[in-house]
Amino acid sequence: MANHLDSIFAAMADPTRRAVIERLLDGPASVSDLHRPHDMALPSFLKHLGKLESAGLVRSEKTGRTRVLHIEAAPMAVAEDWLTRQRRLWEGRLNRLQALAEALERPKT
Amino acid sequence: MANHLDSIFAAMADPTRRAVIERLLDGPASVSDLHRPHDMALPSFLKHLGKLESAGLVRSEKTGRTRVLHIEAAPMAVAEDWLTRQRRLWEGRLNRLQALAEALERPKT
DNA sequence: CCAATTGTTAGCCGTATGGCTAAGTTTATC
DNA sequence: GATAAACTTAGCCATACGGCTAACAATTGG
Repeated sequence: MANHLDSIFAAMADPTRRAVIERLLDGPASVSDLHRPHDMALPSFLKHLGKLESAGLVRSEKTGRTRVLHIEAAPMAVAEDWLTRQRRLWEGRLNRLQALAEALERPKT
Repeated sequence: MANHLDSIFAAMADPTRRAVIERLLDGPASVSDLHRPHDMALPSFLKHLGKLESAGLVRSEKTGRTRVLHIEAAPMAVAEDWLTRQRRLWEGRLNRLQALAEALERPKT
């Protein structure tokens, strides 16, 4: 739930990690399941999973010899909220500009 | 408008750069205006501006000896859209799971 | 013309990132 | 108990990142 936008955005700034997120939206999966479609050595891939997990986007639990990961939706919402807020501010500014322009078009009302 | 989510998300993964974005939502500003509130040498700050610009989040134009920057809203929308899409998929999955759970609760309808 | 403003370029520094291989650990499975 | 499966750890490598100082333009104001 924490508010480290830094690591959340950073985690999403990589196609491999975004692909993992998309895959996990469909349901939990093991490390090797997640790894399979990616043409990359396992240890490299594990680093990506590590970043997703330390950004809080993903949780994992190990049972037996396999580790299963599942997505954690809240941090993505935090990022989405930041973006949405910025967009609203932007739209608000556009509206004010438009209102100003209209006011200037009919100077003597 | 392009789809380089990598550089867009990466650009937003830094508090200095997010602060610049927020500032620019309020209207265009020169390099030194943008720099003033940040306790950082100008050249370091310029690198941040460079990343914002090469991610397409910002445009700039130099007139005389000052360079004025203004925000470019579209790329942020691209990022927001990606996140929104993921959230919808996630919510869809939750709904399916809930429907499944309900179906299991009344086995003989 | 001189000096101050406003950027810009070059280059250094330490750390982080994203990839690799090799070797180790912990369960299953036969 | 040996082998295979599924990670995990350690360590190397090149490049990128985020900061700095110093020096170099290029305008503009006095």
